[in-house]
Amino acid sequence: MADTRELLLNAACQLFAEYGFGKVTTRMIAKKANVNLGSIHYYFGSKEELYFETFRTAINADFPLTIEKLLAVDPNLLTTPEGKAYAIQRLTYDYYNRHYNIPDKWKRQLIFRELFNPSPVYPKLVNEVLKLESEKMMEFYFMLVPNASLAEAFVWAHYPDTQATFYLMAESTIIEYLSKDFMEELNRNVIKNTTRMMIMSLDLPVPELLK
Amino acid sequence: MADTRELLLNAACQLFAEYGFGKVTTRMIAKKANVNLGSIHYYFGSKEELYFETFRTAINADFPLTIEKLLAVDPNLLTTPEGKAYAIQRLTYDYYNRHYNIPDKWKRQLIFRELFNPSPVYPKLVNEVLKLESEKMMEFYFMLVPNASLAEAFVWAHYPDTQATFYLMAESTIIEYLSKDFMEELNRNVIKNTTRMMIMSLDLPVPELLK
DNA sequence: GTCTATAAACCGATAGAC
DNA sequence: GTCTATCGGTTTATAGAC
Repeated sequence: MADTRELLLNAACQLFAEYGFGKVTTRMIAKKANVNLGSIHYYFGSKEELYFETFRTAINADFPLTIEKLLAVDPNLLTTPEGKAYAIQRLTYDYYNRHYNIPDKWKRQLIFRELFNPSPVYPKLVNEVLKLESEKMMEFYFMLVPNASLAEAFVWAHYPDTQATFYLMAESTIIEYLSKDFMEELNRNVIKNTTRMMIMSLDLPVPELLK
Repeated sequence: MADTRELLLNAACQLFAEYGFGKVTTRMIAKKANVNLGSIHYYFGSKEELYFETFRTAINADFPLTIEKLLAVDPNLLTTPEGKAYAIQRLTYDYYNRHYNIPDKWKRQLIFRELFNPSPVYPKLVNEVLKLESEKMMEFYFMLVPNASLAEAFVWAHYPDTQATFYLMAESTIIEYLSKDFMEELNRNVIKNTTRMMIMSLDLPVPELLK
């Protein structure tokens, strides 16, 4: 088969995202991909290099929407309370649509797993992805609240992350102990609620659709 | 030594909370406890049974403050907006003081790790701890918003968990990439911010101390 | 109860036939 | 490129001396 490499990579992405690096064995990957165990080392050299490769795939997703892009379209966006609220809504929904509620959600699961259980890929992940996203969102907060403290900006900027982490990682549990339908209802609620709280905490007007 | 068992259990609690079941070896535990490797099987039978035992320790912590206890002291607490806000503040601060910011924080780390990476102890944990805490907090929400949806109550009730999870699990990273002082400032901010958002989302008056 | 030595299982990695 | 068989290492668990 020509795409053995691809089969292995797909299997690895799913397994690493679901169980983490330590709990996944090369034999599990080979079995799920329906290819021979030796192929892992033939194509990737080692289990660790295969893990690096799954990370490259997850990381190379498009960078989230930034406030700069919104300001390029409408430079006066942040001059009114309604505009500020709208900007928060756009950025937060983009974040969730990109990472949380789509077939690509394994990418964020992989990243969160790594955040909580660092492996050798960790510094790369922090420096090339997490730091940039974090700084962008904090910059935005400082546009809205110029004389805020760093800790205040950090907490606000990571608010979508805290919610997404919890519900992404606990998803299988919630589905098992409650139901899949309830999980989907939860997802819609989380996105709306997160956005509303981020807007309310700045004393900005909450758009009708978020009430 | 008479308390070999205790030494092993303490070492295991810390290690399992920090690295998770899979990454901790019996040799690490024995070394940290300064006892012989064989003692683990002498006292606990197996690595898995020792893990179960650490969970029993973590779970048997006092149950969080409930709204019933607050109402027992002041039955009229929820009749005014200020009283409602005060109740939220008390329950949230109790949650954080109990699980997040004290020497016992390994207990919650252990529980969150299990939530994200279920092992055979999982059903016991869910049924004996998480479900009860969750239901208690949701009941409280329904007292405040009688005709709310289940998903709405769930999201609100788990709001402190989402924040605590993220910052507990990412703590070592934040300390490494930023600083320990900043982490402590973050902790104070998270508690205050969480409480304020929970109050604001119900359109209740925010106490002066939380502004 | 404590310790050493070792069994039994599993893992990642590799050699070599095809 | 694919496959089998196996190496070398680590793990949990145990047997048996003290």
